[in-house]
Amino acid sequence: MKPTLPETSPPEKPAERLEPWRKAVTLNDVARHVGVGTMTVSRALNKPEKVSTPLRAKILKAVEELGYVQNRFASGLASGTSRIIPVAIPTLLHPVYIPMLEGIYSVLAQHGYQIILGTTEYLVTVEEQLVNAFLGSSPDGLILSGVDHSAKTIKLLKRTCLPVVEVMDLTDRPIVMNVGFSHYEVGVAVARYLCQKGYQRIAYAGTLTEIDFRSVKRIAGFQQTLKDYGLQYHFIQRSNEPFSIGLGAKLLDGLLRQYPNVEAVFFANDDLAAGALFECCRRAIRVPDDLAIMGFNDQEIAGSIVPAVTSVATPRREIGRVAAQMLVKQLQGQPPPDLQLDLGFKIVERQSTAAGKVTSECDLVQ
Amino acid sequence: MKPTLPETSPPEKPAERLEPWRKAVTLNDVARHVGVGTMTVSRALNKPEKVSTPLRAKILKAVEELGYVQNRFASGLASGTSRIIPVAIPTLLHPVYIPMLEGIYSVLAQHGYQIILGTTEYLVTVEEQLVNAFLGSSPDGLILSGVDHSAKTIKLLKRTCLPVVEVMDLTDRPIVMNVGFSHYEVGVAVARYLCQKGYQRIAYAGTLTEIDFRSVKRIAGFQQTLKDYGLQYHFIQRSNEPFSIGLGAKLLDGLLRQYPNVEAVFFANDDLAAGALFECCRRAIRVPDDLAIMGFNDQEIAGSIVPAVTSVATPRREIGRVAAQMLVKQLQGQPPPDLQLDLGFKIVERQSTAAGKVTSECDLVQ
DNA sequence: CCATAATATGGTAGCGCTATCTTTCACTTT
DNA sequence: AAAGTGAAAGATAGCGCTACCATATTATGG
Repeated sequence: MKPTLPETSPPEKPAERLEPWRKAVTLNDVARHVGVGTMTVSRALNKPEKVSTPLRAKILKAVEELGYVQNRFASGLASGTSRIIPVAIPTLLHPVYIPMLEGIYSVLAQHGYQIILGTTEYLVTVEEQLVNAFLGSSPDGLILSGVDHSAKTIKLLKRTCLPVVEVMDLTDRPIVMNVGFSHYEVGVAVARYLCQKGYQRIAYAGTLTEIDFRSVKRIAGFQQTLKDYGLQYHFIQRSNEPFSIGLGAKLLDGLLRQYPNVEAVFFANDDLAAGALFECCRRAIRVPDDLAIMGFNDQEIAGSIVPAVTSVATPRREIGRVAAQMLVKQLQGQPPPDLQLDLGFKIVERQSTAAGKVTSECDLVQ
Repeated sequence: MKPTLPETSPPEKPAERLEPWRKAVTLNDVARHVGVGTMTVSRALNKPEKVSTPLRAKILKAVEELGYVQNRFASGLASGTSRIIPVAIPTLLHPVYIPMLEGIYSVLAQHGYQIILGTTEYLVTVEEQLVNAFLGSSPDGLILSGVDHSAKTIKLLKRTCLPVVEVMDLTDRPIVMNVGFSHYEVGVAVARYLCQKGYQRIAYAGTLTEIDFRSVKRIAGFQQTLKDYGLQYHFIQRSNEPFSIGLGAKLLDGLLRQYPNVEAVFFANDDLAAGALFECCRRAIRVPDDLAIMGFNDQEIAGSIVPAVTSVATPRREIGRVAAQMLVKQLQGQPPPDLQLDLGFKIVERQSTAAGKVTSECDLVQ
C-alpha cells in the first residue's frame, strides 16, 4: 500500500468530454420551455409548496421531458449547502471498515446526502491532504475514522466550524462529535477475560501495531492489565503486512517460534484468528486445549469456523448509522443532546477459549 | 381557489453550520492579501508555469497562511470540469465489490479525482435514481457495476456524452467503455470442469438468483452446459437472503433435503461455499469424497479453509484499476485503443473437488 | 533605438443556481 | 368600494471561480 493520495496539483490536461459534447439542460431551458421564470422552476423543485399545483405539474413534466438534472455545483455555490458528506476511512483493504461505511451510507443516502469516499492508509499526513481535498467540495459535514489527527488537520477543521464526527474510537477532546468505543478498554477487558480464564502465558498478535492508533490503544490496555494481574511477560507479535487470513498463520508461526509455551493469543482481528486456527488445524495444535485463540470485531467468520472463535463484538455498522444520524440531526438544526456516544463492545465467548470455567454467552462491558 | 398541496418529498430544513460559521477563505482574500489579481492566484495554483517563480512562492505562502482551500464547486462551475467520478456498486454488504472499489480508488485518487459512492441494491430502478443524482455533480465520468440498466438510465447517460465505464460484466452494446469478464462463460467453464471431473449430479446454490443479472448469466451458462453434457436435472438452490457464511449452511441444508444424492455443488461465492463446508464438517460429510464443493471469486477464505475450496478467480481489483485507468486516459484526451476489455477468469483447483483425476493448479479460460 | 514578439499580470463576464426583494392579483375586510 | 392581505410568480444580484481578452512589461532583432 502506498500512501499516494489526492495530490494537490496534478496538472492534467483539461478534461475532455466525448465528441458531441452536448451542453446539459439547465434550469433556464426548463423555464423557457414552460414559459415561466427560472425561480419558479427552482421553487417547484426545491420548495414544492411554494408553487401552485397545476404549474408544478407542468414544470415537473417538462423536467422529465427535457431530462433536466439539477446542477449541484451551481446549487451549492448559490445556496451554500452542498449535501455532500465526505467520509474518510483508514483503508478499503480491511473488511472491518466496510460495515461502518455501509451504516453511514444507508442513513445519509436516505436523507439525500452524497458521500465522497477517501482513505487515509492509517497515516495522519495522508488524512491531512484528504481533509484538505474534502473541504474543497464545501461539504455540509465530515466523518473521519479515528480521533488522532495532525495539528493542522484539527486547526483546519475547527476553523471551518463544520459538523465533524469522529468515529470508531473515543477521545476526550472531540473536534465536534464522536461515536465509537474505547479500544483501551477492549484491551483491558480481553486481558482480564483471559486472566480470569486462568491463562498465564498470554500474547497479542496483530499488524500495523505501531501506526494504527486504535491497535496501539488496545495493546496498551492489554499490557497494562496483564501487568496489573502480575503477569510480567506480555508478548506482542507484530507485522506490517496488510491484514489477511493467510497472515494469521504467519503470525502464529512467528509467535510459537519466539514464545513456544504460549497459552492464549489475542489476535487483532478475526481474519487473523481464523488463519491461525487453520494453521493450528494443519499442525494438529488443539484449540482451545493446547492454545486458546481470541479474535476481535466478531466478524462472521468467527462464529462460523470450527471451532468457533471467541471474539469482541464491535458495533461497527451501528457506529456508522449513529454517526450519520447525529450529523443529519445537526444539519437539520437539532443538535443531538450528546456530542459523544460510547457504543461499547461485548466479549462473545465461543469454543476457542472455552476450556476454562465460565461459559456465559456474552459479557457486557462498559 | 388553491387546493391543498400534495407534498412530493419532505424537504429538510436548510443545512445550518455550527454557530460561529466563518466564511471560507476565498481566492479573492488570498489575492488581496498578496496584492495581486485573483486570476494570478488562480493560475499560481492551477497552471504554475504561467506565473513567475517568486510571485508564485509568495502566493503559495499566503495560501498556506490563510488556509485557503479551492472551492471545487465554483471551480467546477466555471471550468466545466469537476474531477469527480461517481461509482455505483450493487451493495456494500457483499465483500466482492470492495476490491473493485479499492482498485478504482487507488487509481483515481492518484490522479486527483474524487469518488462519490452509491449502491444500487441490485435494482435498476435504484440505479436510475442514483445515476440521476450522480449527474447532478457534473461528473467528469462514471463507473457503473454491471451492464444491465433501465432504458431511461441508458438514454440519460448517452445524452450526456460522458465517459462511462461499465464493469464486472461484458456486453455487446457498451454505453461507452466496458471492463469485466463473461459470467455466462464462468457458468460454462464450471459446469464443464465438474462434468469432466466425472460428477453427474450437479447443483448450483446462490442468493439473489433472480435479480442479480450476473448470477442469472452464470446460471444460464451452467445449465446450458450441463444440458449439453446430457445431464437433464440441473438443480438450482435459491435464496433471497443477503450473502453470508451462515447462509452457506442453510443453502446446503435445503439442497440436501431436496436433492439428497447431489455430488457436486457450485456456490455463488466463496463465503457460501465456506459456510457449506463448515456445515459438512458438522454433519461429517466428507469433502470432496461425499460431496464436491466449488466456490466463486477466489476470495481469501477459499484458499485458507481446510480443505481448501476450488474456486473461480476473478480479477476484481484489476477490473477496478483498469476501468479507472481507461477513464483517466479518456479524460486526458487519449482514448484507449479498446473500449472493451475482457479480463477473463481462472478456475483454481483445490482439494474440495480434487477427488477426480486432473490436479493442475490453474485452468486458464478465455 | 524602435518595431515586434513573447511573457506576465489584470479585468471582466459569466458558469447555473438560489436568496431576496418586488410585483401582480385574487380575495377579504370594513 | 377603497384599502388591506397574502399567495404566486418574476427580476435581480451574486456564490467563487476560470476562460478569455486586454494590458503592461520585458526580451529580441534589425
